[in-house]
Amino acid sequence: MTAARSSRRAGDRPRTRSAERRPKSPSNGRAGSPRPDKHAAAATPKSERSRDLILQSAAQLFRRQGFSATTLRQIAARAKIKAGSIYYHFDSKDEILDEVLDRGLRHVFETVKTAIERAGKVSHRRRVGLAIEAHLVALLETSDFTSANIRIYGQLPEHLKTPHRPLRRAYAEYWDRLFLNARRAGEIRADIEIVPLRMFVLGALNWTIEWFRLENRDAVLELARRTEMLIFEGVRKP
Amino acid sequence: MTAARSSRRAGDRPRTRSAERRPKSPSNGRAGSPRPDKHAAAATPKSERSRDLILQSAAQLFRRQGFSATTLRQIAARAKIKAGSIYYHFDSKDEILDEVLDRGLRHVFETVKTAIERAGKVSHRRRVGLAIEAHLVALLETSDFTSANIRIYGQLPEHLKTPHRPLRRAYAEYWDRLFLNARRAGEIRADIEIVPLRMFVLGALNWTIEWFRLENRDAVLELARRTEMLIFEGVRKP
Amino acid sequence: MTAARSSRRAGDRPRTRSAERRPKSPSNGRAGSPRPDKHAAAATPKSERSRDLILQSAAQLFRRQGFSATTLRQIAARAKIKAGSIYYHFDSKDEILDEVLDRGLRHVFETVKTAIERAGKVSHRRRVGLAIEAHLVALLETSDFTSANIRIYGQLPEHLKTPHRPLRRAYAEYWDRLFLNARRAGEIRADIEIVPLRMFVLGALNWTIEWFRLENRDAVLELARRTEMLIFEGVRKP
Amino acid sequence: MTAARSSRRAGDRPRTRSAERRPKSPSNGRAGSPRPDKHAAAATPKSERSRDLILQSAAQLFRRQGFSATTLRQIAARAKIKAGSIYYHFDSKDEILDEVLDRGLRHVFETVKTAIERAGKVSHRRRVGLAIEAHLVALLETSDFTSANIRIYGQLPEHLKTPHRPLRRAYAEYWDRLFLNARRAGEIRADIEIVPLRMFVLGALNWTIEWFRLENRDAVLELARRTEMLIFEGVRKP
DNA sequence: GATGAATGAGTGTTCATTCAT
DNA sequence: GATGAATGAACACTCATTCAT
Repeated sequence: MTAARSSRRAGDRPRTRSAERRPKSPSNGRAGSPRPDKHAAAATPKSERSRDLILQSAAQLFRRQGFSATTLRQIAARAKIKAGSIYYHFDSKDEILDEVLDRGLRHVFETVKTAIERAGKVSHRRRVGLAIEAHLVALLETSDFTSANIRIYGQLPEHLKTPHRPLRRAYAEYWDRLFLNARRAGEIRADIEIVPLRMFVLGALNWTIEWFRLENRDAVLELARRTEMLIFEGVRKP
Repeated sequence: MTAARSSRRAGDRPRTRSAERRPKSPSNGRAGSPRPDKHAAAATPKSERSRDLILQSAAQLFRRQGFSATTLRQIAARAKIKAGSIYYHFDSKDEILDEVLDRGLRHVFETVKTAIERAGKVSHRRRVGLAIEAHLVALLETSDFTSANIRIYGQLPEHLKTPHRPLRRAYAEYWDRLFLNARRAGEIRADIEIVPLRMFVLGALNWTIEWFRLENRDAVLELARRTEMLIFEGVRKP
Repeated sequence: MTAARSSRRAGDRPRTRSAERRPKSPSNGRAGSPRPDKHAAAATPKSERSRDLILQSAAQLFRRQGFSATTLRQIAARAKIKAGSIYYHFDSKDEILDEVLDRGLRHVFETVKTAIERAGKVSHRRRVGLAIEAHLVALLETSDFTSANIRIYGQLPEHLKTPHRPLRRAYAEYWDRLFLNARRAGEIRADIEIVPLRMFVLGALNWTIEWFRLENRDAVLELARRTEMLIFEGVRKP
Repeated sequence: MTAARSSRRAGDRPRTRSAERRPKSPSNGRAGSPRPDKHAAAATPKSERSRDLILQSAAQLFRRQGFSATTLRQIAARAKIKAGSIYYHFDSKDEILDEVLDRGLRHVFETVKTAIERAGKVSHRRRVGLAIEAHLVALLETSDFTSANIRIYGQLPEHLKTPHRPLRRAYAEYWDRLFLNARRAGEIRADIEIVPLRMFVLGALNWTIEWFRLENRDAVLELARRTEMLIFEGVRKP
């Protein structure tokens, strides 16, 4: 995430009222960061746990039913609180959406980058393969935020999409660089254009939310392997 | 459509009220059928034109905003009538959705089949290529119904999806047969499994709704050509 | 009203949505205007009668309890409709307030001006006396709109007051001219300043809402007579 | 206040709960009473200071926006505490209102009486003049409680007004006696009825809250002088 | 065939109030 | 003494739906 956008969220949209209420947003920009507390005791304060529960519940429902079909009362029920209580933690339904989207995209981005950085010196094909795998894992296995984001973003009204454009673009560019480097290195054919390729690949990956049902531990890895193969080798019998 | 499913829609779900009032649904299962009117005069009766306008409006809005974010008043406004008038033609918002979904899927299916049937004796790769092109044309160029269907289906509650399962399955099987035949004929590698392949391909095609903006006449054909190439050849430098 | 402000209301504030809904506001700027219909038949259309009933109900409740203590459900109950139905006629509670305030001020203004214009050539004291009487009649006898306006205006948030400033100023200036002319004519002492005088007089008049309870036909006229006397003669024994 | 009502407030309405918790209300009926603390040290205990701050904040907001438009959170914010903390000092929003109203009326009453008692042997006109001045000073200069009371009392629901009736009546009677004595002494014309006169005068005074903005030290005194003149002399050129 | 007017259930949101800490 | 977190009732407002005209 480093370059992409180091932090948003902290009061960057106009807050009309009730700044007095609500605790600080604990989202400190690093999704996978370790305990921010010095001493692991007192762990997560109650407030933060509630907040997270609400977001988690919202993400699941948004993903399943979409944003507008999801009721605050549904979110509350799933978080085992009452609808009104949500407003102790968030100013509006839109704000919940906002954070769900943000966490979702940060999560895939982080996951993909980490996977590639950890890999060290490997072939470009391997790098793309790792990205495919990481993207699918984030989408299908580890994060309701990511799958909610991918699934509902397109149908959102403009004003809800706007704040997320920069990070989306950054993620797209990250993939583009991946492909570009592979092409430069001769691991991808020279006649292939990067942007359509990225659209094609991410499309195939993202659409898995519509049909893939996680069954066993390795299902996603198997899917990733298969997908990478299709992308690189194509289906034609040589 | 012939084989797929010759007709549905006509009162296959319980109709609580007013079955007498409203005119029969003119969707008689055969899209291209000739005038059902006894005397060919009066072309399309006013009623049917209104009905179509409503459906068209609904499809556009569903596609853009999703089902639950779309209000009957928006649909009515776009069809230049008042919200109450919709109920002369439909029993409920769900019924509109139902027909939008149905027309949408029928349209791609029809388009794809027609394209392939017209082609006559060609290679299997060519057949798949034609299917890709036809699917993309239906999705991106000719039908708001198709794009609405593809885009919103996944987030619909179960009871709204149920009636559309058979036709969806039929369409999927149509593609499977296409790929199967190609594999049998040795135009697709033997180690490739059909179902994941179909998911991969249709995923890549369907996701185009999320980003493709129609600009010029041939844009879709160009996209189709590129996609076919990626699918068959892969990206690897040979 | 002629000079003061000939018309407002007709879509002069941004209407975010639902312009499609709701019938045109029938307030055509002239409060006491005769039937606007050509033929008295069909009299007031249903819509306009409902609208008026809502406004009337709102005015009474605003006057008694203030704006923010008055519920849309209370207004609806008094108008014998359901709360949701209000939105067929108005876009928001604020819009109702807006029209209540407007009608209220227009009504006193109209009443006072008419009384004076009708009087023709009379002494300035008589003119002031007629204005006092007319103001009190409007306030205490003929219009819940006027009493609501006078009573709640001061506690309203700024943005709800703003649109009514011009007409309020015009009314104040009308009184000022009345006093000014009387002073010029030597019917009021030369050392008396107009603005504080107007404040004093209108204050004494407006405060009557707080205690005056209409009992018999002539109570208001009697009150007016007494008030005029106090203002002109003072209480000192000569 | 002596005769009027020596004390109320202390548990004269049913107290459902927590009568034990909270500290006794320090309002012991005598505004200017000496420290009730045994040992004069510790001056005002923290509790009492918070209580006063809350009341002061409430008074200002009630006056500006009315009772029902004012939220406990606004009051708390202004008193620099959190909303929940208010309940350590008060049982309900109504109880705050109750004490604001009480302090407000006591304050004018006290102020007016003190002014007149201090004056000693003076003319009745002078006494009325002093009352006018004192009333205006309390209203416009020294007490948000008084202005809040005057401004919001009329719109309150019956059950909130009831407990304040006796003191209000006592204050009205105090003014009546002032005027009555003046009339007996021949300083006010014999044909003037006391009650309407009091209404007229207090109306003119009270309405000043609606427009008077304190600018310089003597503005209120100047206003008082002018008002007295208008009341006694009237506007007519002799 | 279509509309104007209304309804009732539900939505996001607010707010006085509670209470464990 | 005060707060953080929550609650439940109510609020303004929306929307699919109804139905007389």
